[in-house]
Amino acid sequence: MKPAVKGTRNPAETRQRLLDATVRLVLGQGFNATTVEQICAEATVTKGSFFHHFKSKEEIGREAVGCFAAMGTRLYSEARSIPDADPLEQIHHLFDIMIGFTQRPDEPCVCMVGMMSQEMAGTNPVLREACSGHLADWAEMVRGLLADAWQRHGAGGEFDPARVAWFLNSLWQGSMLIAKTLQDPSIIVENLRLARAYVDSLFQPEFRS
Amino acid sequence: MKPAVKGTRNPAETRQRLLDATVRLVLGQGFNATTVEQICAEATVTKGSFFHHFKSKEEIGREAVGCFAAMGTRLYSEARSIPDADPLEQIHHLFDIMIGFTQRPDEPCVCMVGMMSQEMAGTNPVLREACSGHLADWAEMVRGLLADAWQRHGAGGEFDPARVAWFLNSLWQGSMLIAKTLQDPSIIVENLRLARAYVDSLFQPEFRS
DNA sequence: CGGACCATACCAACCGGTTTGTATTTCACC
DNA sequence: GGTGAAATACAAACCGGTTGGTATGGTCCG
Repeated sequence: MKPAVKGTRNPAETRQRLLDATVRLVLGQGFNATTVEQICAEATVTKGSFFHHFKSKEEIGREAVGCFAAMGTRLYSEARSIPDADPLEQIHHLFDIMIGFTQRPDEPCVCMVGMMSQEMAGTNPVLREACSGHLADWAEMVRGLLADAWQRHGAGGEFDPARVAWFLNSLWQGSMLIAKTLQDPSIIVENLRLARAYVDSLFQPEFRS
Repeated sequence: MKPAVKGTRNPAETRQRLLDATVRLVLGQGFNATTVEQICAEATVTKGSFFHHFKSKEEIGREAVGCFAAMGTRLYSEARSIPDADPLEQIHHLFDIMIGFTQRPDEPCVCMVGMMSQEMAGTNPVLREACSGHLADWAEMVRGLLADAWQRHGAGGEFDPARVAWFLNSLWQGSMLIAKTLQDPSIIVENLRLARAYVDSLFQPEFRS
């Protein structure tokens, strides 16, 4: 396999350029509103090449949302990266990561999985199932964190880690949706603060000063 | 104004049929995927008539989402309809109403405002602002409920009614999104139960049995 | 009869996808 | 190690179908 430095004829990189372009465009204008030709222009690739790498728009949509989801999963696992840390502290770290994601400069805080779900879930079973799987992956990671923390601090208040994970996941998706619509990302940060306090309260039994 | 029973020549009803058809179709497949011809077919109206009543697809979209939002507002105000009731009880009533909305038979629990926001907020300022206004209206109603309840039960824990209102609004939108994607409405009900317990906790100071 | 209402035919632009053709790698085989 | 053919990667023109929107003419009612 050659070093493949030349600009021309680098299939893997061309493919990735198409995927990146798709993610970028869909985040900005949704899936239906994004045309194959726009993707090609953004990736500086012709339509012939596009359909050489992907057999349909649906296929690149499925793979692109997979790329985005993998990026999200990397963020989630970063929260677990602190070796042997208190799981509750890892949860706090996760909230910090999410706030950081919200406050990236020049990058709107939007989720491709949420956008594609909202747009395609009703009509395209393939894309719906892909999104469903990614959401489940994320919820599972949060559930794991909560379950570990619950095992460590077996707080008085009983709660179901899975349900709380879906609760937080829903809140996160809804926050991004509303922040985008109001064009005010501060709502996400406020919601995350409230959510953090809520999670903390789950681990604090009734007794308190 | 005639009784307007005849099938032909009833402009107000024709107009409403178009709006209803638009709401129904957009709820099922989103705005971009809904064509003007589909709307006409669903309302048994020809395209000529359509463009007589609405000057563009965007316009009927804006008005249709307004219809949907008005329906939502009616649900919210139903929570306040109990005369002179404890505002905290009205909040509980609101949760019941939302659970009822979730469990309507044969009707998927989806929100046209959320769907249009997700799809159009990035590209269409007119529709974005319309959705933004409807979300703000809803949040304001919830804020009013919370503020009243806070005044009545001035619970120990301080909280900002507006922020909690947006928190609940975000959770609601995200719950519908995720339930649709997973094809499992029970997630909404679970989230509402957790949210209800959370709101209750806001009004219960630390002392407790 | 005049304007609001509705129906038909039509259009230019666009979209996802195909066809066809060309350039570049890859690699079996000598 | 060279070489030629097959496989791969890219390009451009094109196509059938669809879309939002229009032009125009008929119809109903005050």
